[in-house]
Amino acid sequence: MASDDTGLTTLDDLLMEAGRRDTPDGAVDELVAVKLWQNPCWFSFRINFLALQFNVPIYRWIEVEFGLQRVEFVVLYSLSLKNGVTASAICNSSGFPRNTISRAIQKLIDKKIVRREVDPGDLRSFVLHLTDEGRRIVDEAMQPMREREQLMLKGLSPAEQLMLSELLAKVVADSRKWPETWPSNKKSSQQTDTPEEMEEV
Amino acid sequence: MASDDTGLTTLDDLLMEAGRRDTPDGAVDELVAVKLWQNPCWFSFRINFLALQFNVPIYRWIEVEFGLQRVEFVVLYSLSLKNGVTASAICNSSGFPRNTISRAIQKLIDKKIVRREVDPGDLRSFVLHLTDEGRRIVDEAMQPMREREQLMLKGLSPAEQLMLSELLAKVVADSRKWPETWPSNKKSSQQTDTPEEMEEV
DNA sequence: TAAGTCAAGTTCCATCCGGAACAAACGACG
DNA sequence: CGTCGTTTGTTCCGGATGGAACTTGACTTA
Repeated sequence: MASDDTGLTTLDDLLMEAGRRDTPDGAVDELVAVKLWQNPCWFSFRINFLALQFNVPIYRWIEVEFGLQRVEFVVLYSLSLKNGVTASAICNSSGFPRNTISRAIQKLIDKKIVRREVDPGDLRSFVLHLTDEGRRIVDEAMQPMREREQLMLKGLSPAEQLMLSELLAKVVADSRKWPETWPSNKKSSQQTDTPEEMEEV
Repeated sequence: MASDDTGLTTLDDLLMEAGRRDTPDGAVDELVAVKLWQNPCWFSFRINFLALQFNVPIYRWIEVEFGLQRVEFVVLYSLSLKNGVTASAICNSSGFPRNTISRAIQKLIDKKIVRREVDPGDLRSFVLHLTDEGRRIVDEAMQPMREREQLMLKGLSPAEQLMLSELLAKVVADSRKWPETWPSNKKSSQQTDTPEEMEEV
């Protein structure tokens, strides 16, 4: 199965079905199994699935425990890793749109979890800092987050975890090369037959 | 740096900083670099970052090209991999809540992209099928999706891609063991000092 | 220094989202 | 059979979300 009609197994098939043999039947939900091993977009499925398996329980807990929603905590967490960054830097590293981040920062300021100062070098932007309360929250949230990660990675040996970490880091480090719009190199005039590209002459 | 005060490098430090050496300075945004290499939750950051790098451009394009939003396309894509599944199966494999999936299915039916039949074996649930139009859309969307994936993985050799695929599959296949609420084993009565646990009686 | 362009943040508003309550059907059990 | 607990899918509704327009400041050029 999953070979082309030459009888040979292609690289794509190998990639898609990787790890299937080692997994006993019934170990995962049926549709999950299909999305895992018969899915041309194996990478995006696996990445998205794992992201959700982390995010959903963790952010639900953070909401209950600290009354912060996801975006707010992302801002907080970013600041805990690097103090004094600006809103736009947080946007670029998190993928949330500007206005969403802006609102989250407002709420965090109201709650006295972050502090904001005008950037002396650029009067448009603000430099953000954690308050003591903000630091306390991040510290308290860290352990459950780490535990969830470690639980998710428990099925891998330390050597495998190291390999996974390296491979993921390598992919992330390559991200500057990826265009932000897609498809990029399409002869797009062919597809978009609605000719509305007259943005002010 | 990033060793504990014994001077030894711990496994956690190794995991966190994996791949740092091979990456030239300035290859990534500054805050991204911190989140990559000085982040105790390295796994969730990398996973989430990569998921967004795939999702944002792809779903923006799908929205423009086919007028479908993300959840709708997730339903569509699930059906293209396995015909005749139910709404709840899609929920379980995608992580979206029931009502969100339900609405998406309604819209897809209105647009004549999926078809719905009562499951003869269970009168509560419905069996879903793609229409020809639905099949056409998925077929047309597949190539750009695959291209985006391949672009993202271009920095890895085929052998590395295979390794990554296997490791991710192994982690996903382990997901049944992870509790859906978190933290699970906490003596939670200690933390939640607000004693509002009197849900009826 | 004036005009033009670009970048940082904010605000508006139509839309989307998901928790909670709900109706209906299944299944188990006495 | 009736009854209770569970599962499937839908509806309601308050709050969240993100695209687009806007304000203000910085940078470029003449």
